[in-house]
Amino acid sequence: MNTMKMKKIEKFAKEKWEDEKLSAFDRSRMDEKFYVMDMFSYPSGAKLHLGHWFNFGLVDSYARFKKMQGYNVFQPMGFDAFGLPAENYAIKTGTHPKDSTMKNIEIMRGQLKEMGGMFDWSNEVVTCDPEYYRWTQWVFTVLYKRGLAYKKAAPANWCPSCKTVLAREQVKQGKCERCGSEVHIKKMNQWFLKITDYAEELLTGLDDLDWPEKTKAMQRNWIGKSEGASVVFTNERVGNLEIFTTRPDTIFGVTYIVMAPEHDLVTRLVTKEYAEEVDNYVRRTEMLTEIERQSTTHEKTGVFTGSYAKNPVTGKMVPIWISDYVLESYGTGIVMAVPAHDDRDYEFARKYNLEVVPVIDGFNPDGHCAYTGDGNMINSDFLNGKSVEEAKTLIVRYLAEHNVGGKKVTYRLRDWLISRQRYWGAPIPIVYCDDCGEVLVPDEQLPVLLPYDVDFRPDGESPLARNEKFVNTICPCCGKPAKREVDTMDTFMCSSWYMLRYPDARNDKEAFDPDFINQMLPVDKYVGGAEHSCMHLIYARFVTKVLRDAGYLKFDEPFKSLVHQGTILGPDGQKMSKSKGNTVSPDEYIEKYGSDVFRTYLMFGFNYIEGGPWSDSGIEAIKKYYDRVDKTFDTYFSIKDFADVCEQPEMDLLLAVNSTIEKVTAGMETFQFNTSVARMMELFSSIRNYIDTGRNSKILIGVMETITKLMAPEAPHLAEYYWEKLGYTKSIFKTEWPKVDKEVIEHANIKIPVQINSKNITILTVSKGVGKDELTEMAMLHVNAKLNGRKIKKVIFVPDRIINFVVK
RNA sequence: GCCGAUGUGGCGGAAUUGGUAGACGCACUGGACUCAAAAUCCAGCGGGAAACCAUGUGGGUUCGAGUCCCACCAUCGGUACCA
Repeated sequence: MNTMKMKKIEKFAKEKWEDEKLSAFDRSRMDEKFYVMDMFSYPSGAKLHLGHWFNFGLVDSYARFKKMQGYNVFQPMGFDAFGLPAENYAIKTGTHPKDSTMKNIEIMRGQLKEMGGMFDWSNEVVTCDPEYYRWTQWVFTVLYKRGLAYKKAAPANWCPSCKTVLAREQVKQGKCERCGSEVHIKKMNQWFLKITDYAEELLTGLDDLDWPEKTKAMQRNWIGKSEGASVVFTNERVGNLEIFTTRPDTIFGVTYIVMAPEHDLVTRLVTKEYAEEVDNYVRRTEMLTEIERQSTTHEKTGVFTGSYAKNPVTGKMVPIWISDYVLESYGTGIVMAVPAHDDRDYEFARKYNLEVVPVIDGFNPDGHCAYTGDGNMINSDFLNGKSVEEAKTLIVRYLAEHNVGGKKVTYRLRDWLISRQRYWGAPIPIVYCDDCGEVLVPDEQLPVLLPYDVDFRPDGESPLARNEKFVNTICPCCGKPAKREVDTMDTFMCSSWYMLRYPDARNDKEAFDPDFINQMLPVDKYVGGAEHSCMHLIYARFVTKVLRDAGYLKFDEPFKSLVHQGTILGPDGQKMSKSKGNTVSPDEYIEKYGSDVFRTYLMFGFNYIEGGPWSDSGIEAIKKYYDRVDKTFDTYFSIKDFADVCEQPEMDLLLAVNSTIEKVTAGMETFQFNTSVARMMELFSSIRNYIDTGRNSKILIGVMETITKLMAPEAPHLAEYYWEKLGYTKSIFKTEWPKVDKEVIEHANIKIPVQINSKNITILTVSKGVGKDELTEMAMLHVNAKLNGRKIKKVIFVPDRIINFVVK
């Protein structure tokens, strides 16, 4: 098929879909709703790349398949339009982030239409549109009102030369990627969302989700629940020093405690004698990124503070150290060290010559390592002789009774830092008033508009702080002059609730109509990259749960079923990136082969879940395949008379058709698109062979209709064209997906291998469902010839699969 | 280091979930058509002369293992010294 014909067909099909409003969701058929959603794209590059195609194109095929199965499909599309790259691009080139973003969206929107996606554009979402971020701000207000938004000082990566906060992505080996200066940790007052309040539910909620097990495991690790105890040590100068431990049983073996260097109490604990050393160490730690501190190759270092803490159980005084291997953000930022029974503590104790006291039998003083196994307690007063488990229970009870600690659960999950000292994001709807303090902007005053005219070059503060018109406002509470919050929100905030906005995207009264949204969600199939396993997917779950508790939603989880598409790598097997120069643009392929050929190639050439390196060696074959399809249709259309016969060739053809329906359906359902395409190729080949033999039974008419439907998700434009040529006026996507004729399948002949001692001796062709006795009788003819006097000990028969004679 | 995933022909990848390993396709080889080439069509295509050997390596369970178990190796991803 030449390019001209192909383009004509694509145009024809797209017009037809437009006329028939194929992508429109029917609000009167809620029982059959099916919400298919792709992770929306970030319009940083000007054009759609291969990964977009792999995601959006193939999920569109899935959506079309679902539509043909009779579902009332809702497949929206949108753009995650705020974010750092647009701002960086602006700093570099002077192009305003809004201008470049809107331009990119315009182009990508056009390409998505070119793709032929059945996207409901009437519900498009663009997160940098005030009509959208107005409601992102509203989501913030809901969180705020529920006490889930708060401000606290938190460390940020700071480039002293660019005078700006850096994303971890912008820090390369401790240096700013733009200017190469050493990156420092700077504490800044920032907004947090209390996701940790939902840690337990975010964890248990995973159990019932139809998500890849791998993703669930990653989220479980991310949340990182650990059960243990808190123990309150005391220091005469600062009072209580609460620590968290998973090994309270080893309390009698504590020989020192360690604090995170950045811990607030450090300055108050350090004695004059050690002040300089501690100060140096703290400053050295500030130069390290969290990754460096946590690396195992990083040697354990620490400094004594000069102070001591009292063990609440033993009364013993132990030295207080600081070390960068303790993080302020986990637990309480203070650790009790038991070198005899913890590898890290042992290493540290050996290095600094600290005391080692074994409290579980099994520790070898000459072993040069900690003993972390089970055993009975020793050197532990009232715990002596107890097992580790018993000791844990007893000591937790003791701590609670004496009011110096008790059972405690800690999560690795940290509260969500949403403040960004950047321009290109949704402003945080807060006003600071001298009289009223921190005031939430009332709903009716939303959106807090992001001004266009802003100097977004970095110079030490949030760009919005330099826009007087923006900053100076009136307190919503008392009407006096006040100042606006100048930080903007993390873009993950925009994407944490977009699944709720999509179905009701043009609603200008509220973020969404709860009655409607409670029917539309959860999303039935969510598809996107595995890189979002932790952040985005947890944030969206969190926001959903908060909105549920606030009374807006009646469901617990936003995404019922999740699929991750694999990554298409560059031809060199490396991740595609502009810097590596291994990117592949889909455009030239679309131009040359058309969107259907390209789509089918992506379906056929890769395992969808795994992805793989790009190679175009097979794309020509897909073009040839559709050329053969086209010829087959031509031949079919040229047939004048159909005979009324149904003999063996017709039976064979019907069997091929029905088994293809079965397999293509299964493949589409499970995102195994490659096998669906393979089965289609086989069926077309069968049809061609049938027609070539000169037979033209009336059965062929139905066969051609069926195969056209089956090919519709894979090659939507072509299928629509053939469907019309077959004499139908209504879109093929409004017809029913073919059903398997079970009669045909059930009476098919199958091949069953006959084995002796698990080695094939022959293959029998029998009718499906053949019984053991009958098959044994047939097989014996072949088996007897090979027995050579051996005796049959056992016959293994798996229906429709195998018969195996175990002989001796 | 830890956690997770993956490992099948020259290549992309199949394998009904423990039952004929290599579907489908690429590349390649041979043939038909052609003055010739391209295109198209047909046939072959893991290794081996064969017995047999083959799913990263070595063991194990089983009548039977790509699939399950144990150990190891390699690659990729995530990443926490989690107290």
